[in-house]
Order: sequence, then C-alpha cells, then structure tokens
Amino acid sequence: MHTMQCVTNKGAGAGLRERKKQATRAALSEAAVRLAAEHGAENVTVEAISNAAGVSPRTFFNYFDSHDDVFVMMDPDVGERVRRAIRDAPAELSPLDAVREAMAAELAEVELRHEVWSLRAKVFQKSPHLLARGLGLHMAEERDLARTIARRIDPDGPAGPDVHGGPGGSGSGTRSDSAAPAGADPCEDADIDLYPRLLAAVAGTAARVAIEHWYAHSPPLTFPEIFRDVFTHLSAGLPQPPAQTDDRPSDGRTTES
Amino acid sequence: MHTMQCVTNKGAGAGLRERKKQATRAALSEAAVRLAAEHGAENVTVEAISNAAGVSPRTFFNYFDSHDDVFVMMDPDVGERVRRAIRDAPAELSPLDAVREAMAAELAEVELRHEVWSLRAKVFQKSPHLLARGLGLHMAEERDLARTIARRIDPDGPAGPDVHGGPGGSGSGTRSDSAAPAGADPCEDADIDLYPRLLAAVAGTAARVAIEHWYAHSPPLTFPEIFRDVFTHLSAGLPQPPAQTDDRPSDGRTTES
DNA sequence: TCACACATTGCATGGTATGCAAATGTGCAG
DNA sequence: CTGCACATTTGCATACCATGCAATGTGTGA
Repeated sequence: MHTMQCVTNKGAGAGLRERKKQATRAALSEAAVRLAAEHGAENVTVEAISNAAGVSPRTFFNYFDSHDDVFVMMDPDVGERVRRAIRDAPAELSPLDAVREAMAAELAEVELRHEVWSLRAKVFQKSPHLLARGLGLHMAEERDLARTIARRIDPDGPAGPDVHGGPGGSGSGTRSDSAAPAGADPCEDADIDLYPRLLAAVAGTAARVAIEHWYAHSPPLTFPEIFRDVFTHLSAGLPQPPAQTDDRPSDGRTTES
Repeated sequence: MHTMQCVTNKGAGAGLRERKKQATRAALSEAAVRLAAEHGAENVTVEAISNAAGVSPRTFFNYFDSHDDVFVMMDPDVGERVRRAIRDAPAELSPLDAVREAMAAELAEVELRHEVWSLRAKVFQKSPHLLARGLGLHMAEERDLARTIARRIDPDGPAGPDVHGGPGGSGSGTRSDSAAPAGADPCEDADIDLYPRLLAAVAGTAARVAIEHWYAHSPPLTFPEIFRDVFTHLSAGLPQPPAQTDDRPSDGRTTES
C-alpha cells in the first residue's frame, strides 16, 4: 500500500500509529475509487475494496460507516477548515463572499489532485445517488456551516454553543462521528435563521454544481473559472444570462466574459 | 387497508388492477412514515412495514428500490409536472420566477396534506441522511429539470431530445424506473449549460431549505411565506439581510419589503 | 523489558436486496 | 360461464451490508 503525499500537513506531529491509520484510510479510499471508476460503485463489494487495500473486510467498517461513505468522505476536517476561514474572513466581506472565499481555498485541492477527482467523477456519473449523498458537505456539515454564518452575521445570536472541531487529534482516527452523538436534540435546528441556513445550503450546492460542470466540460474550462462564474450568477440573483447560445461548439467560451 | 382520497386525480380511468397497486403503494408508504415517526427510520425494518401494510416483505421491494426510498419517494410524477409547468409558464417570466412558480404550485400539497408531512418531518429530523437522499427532486430529476430550463431559455439548443414522461399510464406502477434505463449514456450531461444546471440545483435546494425551515419554525410562519422569502433572498443575490434578529416573534414579516 | 492501549481480525448475527419459480388473482375473449 | 393470458404476490435461496464481541498482534510509554 503506497502512502501518499498529502496536500495539507497530515501526519505531521503524529506517531507511527497515526500515520498507519492515515495510510490505511487512504489506501481504502483510493482502492475504492479506482475500482468503482471501472466497474461502477454498486458492483464493487466491500470485500473487493478491503482486499485491494490489503486489509480485512471487517477493518473497512472501522473506517467508514457504510459502503457508500468510502466514495464520499474525503477529509473529515474540511468542514472545520471552511468554518474557520469564514470566521477569520475580513469583516468587510459580505457573507456570500466570505463563504465563497473559504470554499475556493478548500477546493484548490480539486485541481491539484486532478487525477483522483477525475476518477471520482467517473464514479459519480455511474451512480448519481452518491452525489445526492455526501457531496459538497453533507447535512450535518451544512447545519454547522449555517450556524457559523449566523454567528458571523450576529455574534450575539441565540446563544447556541459555538461549533468547533474536537481536540488536536481531529477526526482523522477511526470512524468519524459526524452524526449526532447518540442523544443529540434534533430540535437544535430551530434557532437557526432562514438566511444563514439558505446560504449554507446554496453555497454547498453551488460547489457541487461547479465540480459537476467542471468534469463535464473539462477541456476548455478551468475549475477556478467555473467556480467564479457560479458565484457570479448567485450574487447577481440568478438572472437569465445574455443569450449566449453557449453550447454552439464553434467557440470554446461558455459563460460571461 | 384503507384506500385514500388523493389530491390529484389518481386511479381515475384505471381498472381494479391499477387501483390495487396504488392502494398497496399508499399503504406501504403511510405505514412506513407512521412507524418511523415514532421509532426512527433506522429502527423500522422492511418486515415491520410490510407487516403493517398487510403484504409480504418481498412485495415491498416490488414497489421500492430500497428501505430508504419508501420514506423519500412520494409521487413519481412530480418531476414531470414541474417540468411541464415550466414549459407552459408565460414567456415574460424570468427563468428563476418560472421555476419558483412551478415549484410553488407543486408544493401546495405540503400544506394540504399537513399531517403526513408533519410525520415526515419527524422522520427526517431523526435521520437527516434521508433528507440528503431524495428530497425535492433527486439528482436524476435535477438533470431533467436543468434540461427543461435550458430548453426554455434557448429552444434551439444542443438538439438534446426533449424530456417528457412516458405514456399515459405514468410511473405509478411497480418499481419506478427513475434512474437510467440500463444503458443510458452518462456523458449526456455534457451538453447542459452552467446556468440551467445551477438554477435547477439551487432551486431544488431552496425548496428543501424552505421545508426544513418551515417545520423547524412551524407555529409562527406559514409555508408560502417561507417559500416566498427563500426565493426573494435568491433573486436578490443573497445579500446580508438587514439585521433583523428575525426570531423575534413580534412581527410576522421576515425579509425586506 | 513489561504492561497497557489500541488497531486489526475472525466469527456470529440480523437486516437489506435480488433472482427465480410456484401460487394466486385479474382482465378478457370465446 | 368458462378457460386462457397475463400480472402480481409470495416463499425460498442467495449474496451483500453492517454491527457487536472476543481474541490476537503491534505501537507506546514507563
């Protein structure tokens, strides 16, 4: 199992134990994507993935909650990083701009690790329900994101506890406990405003659309361009773009200048 | 198993055969929601649902592709109705407005069958992953919606076959074949523009947020109000709303004038 | 080195999902 | 009314998903 150069500083101040876990997780994730890109996610059993990664099938479930999660979860810390970026963004940025910048920074990885994302694209095309599942940020993340946005807008909000990541160790260990810790109150949502909730959801969706569109039109357009276009549409209120029969193949350019 | 008065004209020009299928589907769906509202979706087995509906467990899978689908699929024809409404909308409406109106018409049902949706809300609160799954329109629907929007904007588009529902019988029979009919080309996506794609995705997300927010703040606000507010935010470009700690109950009005 | 902590593994169990063939029920022509 | 054609239901068998538990092996700190 090859270890892999990670973009962010992972396994930095960690012992051998921690690094092995990271390696195992990466091996499973990569093997899964690689197999699924060829045969389709549905036709790749947990046994096959574990086998390709060189671990027991039982171990698979020590790292991922379900068969599908291995294709969807990429980095348990991405949500926390985005939220931190939003908190630390310059005060003069509008909420939408703050979210856009935070996501753009995180999605830079998409272009760096181009190959893996390209494979992931194949997987998602073959089984769209995976897209519905985890992309962007899944629902729990969306709630936290909404809360962070609300806090940025009005720090004296409904006294909800500020949402931070766990201790230094982070969630990179076995089994990320993303969902509610057993007895969490589902009515917790009630204190979130409509606007932050909407912004969080729409921003996540926008990121997803940007990625989808990017690997549908991969050659002519770069990801940052598409990402920028998407948020331009959004902040303009989604008006109908000026004609631009766009798909007419003669010209590569798609949307606005 | 009680039959049920359906809002739309179902089982109208149908024989006994068709009506029985509708009844079975409704019985399964209702039993599932009712049980899940109390015990949580995860703790309700297919056997229990089938048992409550008075059919064999095997029959359950003749109607729904998975355990989760029974909570999510409500009406196989809703997507087609929305698309038709968009096509038939007055030409002077902006794309965003056309989509908004089409969805509003469809979501009127949410207020009519208030009780079922209230139960559904409980289910979704207890297991958020269901929300992620099928809400509003799942991904396949989103693609069709995007195509319809593109066609409305530019009827002389990339010659993609216009997307319509099947013959009169509709998809109400056994097992809705929503996904690709076996050998569908996944690269079909490539000819859809960024703007229609984004609008379809964002509109779907907006509808979801409206429903979530509605049953999180059910008493003070009506669903049409929230729905209108959501799309107001959207068409305004998601600017930060004017302070308005909003939860303050004194005034019904939520966003801008 | 020794003992502790933790990850991996095998085994057992229960639930999910599908294919196939027999039984049952509906629709329709004779 | 009777019998045929067809669709649905059902039971059975099978494979996979997912979890709990106990035993084992390896990293960590004293």
